[in-house]
Amino acid sequence: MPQAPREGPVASIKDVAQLAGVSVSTVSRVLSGSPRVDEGTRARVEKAIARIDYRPNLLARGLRSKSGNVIGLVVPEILHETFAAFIKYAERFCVEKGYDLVVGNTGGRPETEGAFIDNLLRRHVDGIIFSRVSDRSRVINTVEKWNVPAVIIDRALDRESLPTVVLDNERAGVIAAEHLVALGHRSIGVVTGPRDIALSRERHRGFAGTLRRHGLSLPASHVLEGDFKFESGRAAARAFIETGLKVTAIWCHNDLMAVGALNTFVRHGVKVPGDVSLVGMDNTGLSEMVVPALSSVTQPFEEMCRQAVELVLAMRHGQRIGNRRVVVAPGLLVRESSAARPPAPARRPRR
Amino acid sequence: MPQAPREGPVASIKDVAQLAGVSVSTVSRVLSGSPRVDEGTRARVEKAIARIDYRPNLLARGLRSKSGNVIGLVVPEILHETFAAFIKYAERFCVEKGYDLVVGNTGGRPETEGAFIDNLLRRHVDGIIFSRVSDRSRVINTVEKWNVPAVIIDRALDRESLPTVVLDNERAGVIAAEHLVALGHRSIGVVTGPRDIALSRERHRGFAGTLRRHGLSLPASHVLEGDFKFESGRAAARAFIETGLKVTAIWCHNDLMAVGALNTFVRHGVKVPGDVSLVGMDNTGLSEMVVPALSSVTQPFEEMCRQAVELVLAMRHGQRIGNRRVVVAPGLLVRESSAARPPAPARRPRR
DNA sequence: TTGTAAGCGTTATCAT
DNA sequence: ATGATAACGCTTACAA
Repeated sequence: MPQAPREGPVASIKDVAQLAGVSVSTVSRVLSGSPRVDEGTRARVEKAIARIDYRPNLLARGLRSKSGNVIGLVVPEILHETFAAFIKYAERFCVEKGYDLVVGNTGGRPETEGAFIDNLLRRHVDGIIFSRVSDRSRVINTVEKWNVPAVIIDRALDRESLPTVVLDNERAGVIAAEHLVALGHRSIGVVTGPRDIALSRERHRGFAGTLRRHGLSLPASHVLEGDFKFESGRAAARAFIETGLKVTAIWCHNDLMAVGALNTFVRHGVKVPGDVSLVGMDNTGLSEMVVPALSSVTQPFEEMCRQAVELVLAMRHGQRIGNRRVVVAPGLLVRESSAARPPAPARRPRR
Repeated sequence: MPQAPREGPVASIKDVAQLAGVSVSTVSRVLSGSPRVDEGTRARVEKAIARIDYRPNLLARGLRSKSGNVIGLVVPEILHETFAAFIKYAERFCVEKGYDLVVGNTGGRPETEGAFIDNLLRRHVDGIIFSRVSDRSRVINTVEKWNVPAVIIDRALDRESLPTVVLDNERAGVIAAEHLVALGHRSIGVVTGPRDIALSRERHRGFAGTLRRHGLSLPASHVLEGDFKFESGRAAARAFIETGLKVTAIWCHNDLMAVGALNTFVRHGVKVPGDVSLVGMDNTGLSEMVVPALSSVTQPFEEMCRQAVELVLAMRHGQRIGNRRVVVAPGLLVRESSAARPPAPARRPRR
């Protein structure tokens, strides 16, 4: 007659052993799929496991094997769509590999970051994925001192001592510039991310270089520095307008700033793309919500997370990764906000 | 002379004991702040702890005390801003209380949800916060069977057997309706969430009831069902337009759908708020990015998370909570998308 | 193929 | 006030 599932105390490996009439080591062997176990025994053990709904205790297992079965993810701000994307995809691949994901929101504060890493260390974290690090040396020191697998995603520094997964940011700049140039634009502006972030400089290098290669100049007054937030996009657009809107196209280093710029343009009656073409970056959900829908340089978030998780686990399993750089490719999604340059009435009369 | 920090093996309580010349029990007592320890000894132990940079192992501690020092958060989709907000604030309050946050993205799939909970159980999770339960009985059964503290946030059912933290959704409907009525609107529409989600029904009850109380009718053709996603907002606006746009104001059960509706209206030359006023719900970041900025019924995400974490920890510490319902209040943020009803030309000639 | 036993780092009980 | 020791649940030599 079927016995009601046990109440209260959770079943342990001992209970399984007892029920199956074997020793705990045999149960452990079955659990780990060891070949050195009789098929009959294995069946009995498995039945016992199912019978009492046994699940190995991860704390005990981790204590013994020095692996907490977790991966940590450090982000500066969960409410930015790009970081939310990192959480989403990192979680997916972690779970796929049998790990749980612990997330830490640092707000860019080094102390918060430090405390979070500390906690991870205490639970024998199997790997940490950093997306943007506030204080480089500090993180790297901690990570190296404790010898925990770690990778940097998205925001890499110029000369990194940790493995990184990054977009080919220079190429992103090239793509944006080529697109705008192909559309016939000759006076082009850009709203960059903070200059002290390497990827901003790389994107800009690709962008400016491409313009130059096409014989186009990029005066300092056409490159505005933003901070990746909505407001700075608005401010940049305002600045462009106040100086007489000398550009017919603008690339923003992320969608959020592009949407900010669009906002200001719409409010000032500047037509997009009629008067000025606008291209964003990241291809976040936002880009198809606004009118006109935003053209955007894409960043393969999912792929980046897959690589990051794989890298960190490879390190965990002893592979020497060094400071390998995994570079993923940007793309281009043309929507409505970028179009051919309106013909200059004087110099190019229609037909 | 200062000794270099130890390499490789992490310091354990034993190392501290040895260095301080005491037993492990004494160190443990110092750690737990027991009063039964000599001040001199305490000082020596603390010095030793600092000296070798010792941090208690959470796995060992958890194994012993049956508390993994983690809280689990289950969400259906990380890339929805409201759920990202839950993650952000839940993380904040967890960390504040000394717990780590493990997040699980279920995509609404019961199996994924089940597997995630299973994993949490195996690490002696201290509490689980569910936002939206895909398959009611299953979660509740698991949670009750293993007697793990759990609370439901946001998406609660009518008669819940678990404690819940919810918005006063009926009141949200009242607020939206009162706002629109006060603006002079008399023909009003609504885009609801899925009818099989309790909060949609509650919001609608408050909304419809308020309209009725003001002597306004709400014909079935004016209430459209959405699914909380952008596209359904677009579809709803299209439907309103196709039937002749008989309404002068619309409330959407979330910002995403409102932005979708706005998108369609803008594309069809329908002026917002000139021709139709639009009010969203949740007051997400989106609402101030669009033009016109979206008026929205607010939901205090941070407060809700604070309550959820507190509840779950109270349960963890033995308090009997039963199926208590913590209800938080919605508010109203008027921006640009809602304005006074344009005077009907025929019936109310200007001046 | 299977079992015995040690040990992972803590906490808690019981002595001293 | 402090120390020895068992126990938490698991893995893994080492024996049988």
